Amino acid sequence: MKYYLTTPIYYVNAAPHIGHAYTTIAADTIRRLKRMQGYDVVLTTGTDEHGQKIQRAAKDAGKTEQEFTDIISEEFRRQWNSLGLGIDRFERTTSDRHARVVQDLFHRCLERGHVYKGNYTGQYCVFDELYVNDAKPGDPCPDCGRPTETVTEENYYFRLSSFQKPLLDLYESQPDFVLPETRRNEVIAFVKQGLQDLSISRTSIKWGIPVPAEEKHVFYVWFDALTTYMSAVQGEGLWPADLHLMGKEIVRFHAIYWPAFLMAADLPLPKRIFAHGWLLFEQDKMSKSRGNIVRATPIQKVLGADALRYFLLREVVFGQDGSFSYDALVGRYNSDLANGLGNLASRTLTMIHKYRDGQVPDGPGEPQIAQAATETTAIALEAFDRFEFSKALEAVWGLIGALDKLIVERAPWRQPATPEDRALLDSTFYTLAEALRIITALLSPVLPESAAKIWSQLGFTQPLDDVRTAGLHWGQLRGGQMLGSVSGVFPRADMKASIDRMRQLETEELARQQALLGKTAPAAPAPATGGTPQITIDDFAKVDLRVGIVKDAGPVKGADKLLHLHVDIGEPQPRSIVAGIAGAYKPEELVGRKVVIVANLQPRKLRGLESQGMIVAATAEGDKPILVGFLEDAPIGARLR
RNA sequence: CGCGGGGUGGAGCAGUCUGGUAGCUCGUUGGGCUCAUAACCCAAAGGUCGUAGGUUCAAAUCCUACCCCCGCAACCA
Repeated sequence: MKYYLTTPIYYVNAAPHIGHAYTTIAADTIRRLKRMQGYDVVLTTGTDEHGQKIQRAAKDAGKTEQEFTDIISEEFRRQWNSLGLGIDRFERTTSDRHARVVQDLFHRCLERGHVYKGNYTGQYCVFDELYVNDAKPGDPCPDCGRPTETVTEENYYFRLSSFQKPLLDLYESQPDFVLPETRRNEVIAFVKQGLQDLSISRTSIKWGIPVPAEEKHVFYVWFDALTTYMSAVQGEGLWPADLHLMGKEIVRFHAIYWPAFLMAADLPLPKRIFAHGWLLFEQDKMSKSRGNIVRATPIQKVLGADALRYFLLREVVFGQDGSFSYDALVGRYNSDLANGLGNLASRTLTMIHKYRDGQVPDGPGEPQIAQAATETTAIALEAFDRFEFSKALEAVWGLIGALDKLIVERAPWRQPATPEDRALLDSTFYTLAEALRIITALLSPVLPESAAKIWSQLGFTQPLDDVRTAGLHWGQLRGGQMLGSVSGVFPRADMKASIDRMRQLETEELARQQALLGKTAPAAPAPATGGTPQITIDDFAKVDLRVGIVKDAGPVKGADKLLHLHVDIGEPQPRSIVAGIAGAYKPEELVGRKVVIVANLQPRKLRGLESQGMIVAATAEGDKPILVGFLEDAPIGARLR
């Protein structure tokens, strides 16, 4: 029986971080689980390498697109290797094979009448070479401020609109097509709103897969990217996929576009789409601009890859958002891995060495523990099957607790007074060893590296990877087995020292990745002073700063950050100014207040209101603006210099 | 009425779909033990389950209204 699963293919405009690792580690865990259940498993991941952003990033890095994507793609591949993830196929969207599969998919859609040629009209910034979404004719580019142009471009369109009914039928007839349920509901709600046809080609981009017989057209993102799941296993009889795993931000594409494309092409649909939540960094979303992205490598170097895997799968309910923090990571590591599993293994193995010369006594062991182990195995396997990793792990740790308790009750360190006492200890040791064997096997999908260590310390020579679920039944450990030598698997970590070390490595790793991307700018934002380029007095003179008084102020409809003010700066008419200060000031506090505005800034419409200037304010923590004011009275209209 | 997530002992969470003694981990306090990685075991303290109504024999759980927090989107010129 085959089981084919995928992670998303990652966009190479950024180097891999813990978010990418999260998805891929989860996929690797599922891969190992399915393998334990006897499936022939194939896991695909890869890199998405086309598009405008890559063209741009490559140019910024001073490289050709091919050189640039080669480097970043390799970085992803190396990352998964070093984390020990079992990647079976690594597909790049720039491969020839992939291009052929995409073109074939297009053909099939075209032949069946689901693709047509049309025109896309939008506001285009020539300088940035980007379409500006939702901009109206005449609006400036949000990035560079230059005026946008109305551009019409020939595009191929996919008739997504005609798939509303088939898609809704799909979600209806296969309730577990999209999981978890909350995502399914979102998808259904979205599709019910109606679907617009989708532009699937561009003539404004060059870096992409050419549309057959249409030299100037190149396929646009999703039509290209999603198809990787097929091209990676082209000709292997593995399609359709059993599982697409991804973060919740891209469910829409996987649950709507992708099945629609496949229906249009008359190809089999994937069996299931599962979206996990986001990893927040101590409450905040991780983002490049906040500079709070964490990478996997520093954690791996300090605590080991298994510690990261365990933390991600135990701490976060799979499917929901979860938060990452170094404190929680080291806390989990110490309490669960070092004190829990590691310590149990250590005391069990040491005692058998010490009191039985390293030889496991004969079974069958303690019935109540045997039963607990059987129940735990059932609960854990069932939870694993539903991707409820944290629940499965919690169950296993319940069994670990029961064993710690058994040790204290039996107190093997006391000299047995009678043969009965000695027999009881024999039974205790067998129980501990056998339970540890089962625990180790059960945990191996999550903790492959450390489980293998404990496995060999238990004296097994057969690889742990070969164990199947049938091997999890109680009583398969044979008495007389000689243990291997004992060594600690999870040494306790010093909270402060290990966090410091991880932070330091994080900085180094970030710098290394930045260099790969061709960016010299370090992670740390430039210091407040000296970070910006020097300007001349003439440059400064170009800025016309004026003192004004707020005549009136009020909210802006449909905007919660904006206030609409009229400010008198001594001109015949007060200036209409829209300012993003609603979070910090109430309109009534502003009326009559003296403020400083930039008077010669190009006017700009915000939420339909013209803003003829900008209020000067200090930006404090949390983005709260603080308006400039004067200690003495400053006359209206006075210029600042 | 833009979309979504959430409010449960000091901290982080589960439980809510399928009402019935409020549970887990960490932390705190006291005790035990020495095989083990200053670990492990036992016990205790600590919760108006956001607010107000309603349904019910019974509500963290179902219904209604409201309050607060956090993302996304839109607008911080």
